[in-house]
Amino acid sequence: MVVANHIAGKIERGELKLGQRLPSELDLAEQYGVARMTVRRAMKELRERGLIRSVHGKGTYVQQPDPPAENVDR
Amino acid sequence: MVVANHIAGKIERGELKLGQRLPSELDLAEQYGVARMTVRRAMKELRERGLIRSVHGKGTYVQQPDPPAENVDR
Amino acid sequence: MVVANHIAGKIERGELKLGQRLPSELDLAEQYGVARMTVRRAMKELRERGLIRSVHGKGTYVQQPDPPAENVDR
Amino acid sequence: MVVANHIAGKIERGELKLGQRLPSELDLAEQYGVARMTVRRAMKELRERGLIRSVHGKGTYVQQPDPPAENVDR
DNA sequence: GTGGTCTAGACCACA
DNA sequence: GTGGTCTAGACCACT
Repeated sequence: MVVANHIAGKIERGELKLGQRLPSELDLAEQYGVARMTVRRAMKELRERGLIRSVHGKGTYVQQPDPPAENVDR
Repeated sequence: MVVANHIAGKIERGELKLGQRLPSELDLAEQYGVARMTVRRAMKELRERGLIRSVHGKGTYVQQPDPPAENVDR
Repeated sequence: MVVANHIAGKIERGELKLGQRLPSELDLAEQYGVARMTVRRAMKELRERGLIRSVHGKGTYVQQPDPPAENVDR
Repeated sequence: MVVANHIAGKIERGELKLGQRLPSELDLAEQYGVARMTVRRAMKELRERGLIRSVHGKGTYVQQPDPPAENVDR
């Protein structure tokens, strides 16, 4: 999960800001020198961690920097 | 094919009647919250199923409520 | 041909530069307060005068400022 | 439908043989100088004509050189 | 002002 | 790395 962690780090350090669009999966694959599938697996990981949000046909966006937030309702 | 099936359902349930004009593709796109191209793919599907008929420059109309049905005997 | 002439003027005065993209036909129609058809007729006029070039699915672009140029070959 | 017809011609003239794999949609888009979506529309057309068969994740293949033909006797 | 075609480029699913 | 689906938005053709 080197790709996922690398991107997660960027988000947590604020290098990628909330709402910002990530490079496309193809671009990321090239940048990291890995296959598209590997990038997609990393994206899935980050999506499940709640760090990014993918929008079909548009792109994937940074969603939250870190804290679970626990805004249950209130 | 959620859009196509949703509209097909309306036609089959008689909520959209024979000869009735559907909203424009642009309106449908807004209503369903999708891009116009997605609506057009759905329209193509329905056209091929024989449920609607599109007239260039005019609109698209309900053509049949149900399949051929072939209830010949019985 | 008020729309065509207005845009032609802009091109000739250099307010619209070579290679620049014009607003979409829809936007132009709104800006001039006319129907889309009127804009399209104006675009056709300008295309025939060699002032603009339309690219399907992309946009229409300024092509030449004015002179017929007569670059026959040489 | 220039792309569809061009490829259909190749198939019918036997330049593309039964079972042969076509270039990828991306390659065809480059070869014909059109967008991939345009190639896909052409492929859909050819699929419906029964000339090709697309396999998700693998490629698209020539299926028949000619229509059913019905050369039963003779 | 509608449907028709196209661009450019994203994410998705499969093998 | 291919085909599959989608976005957003342009010009085209018709009525």
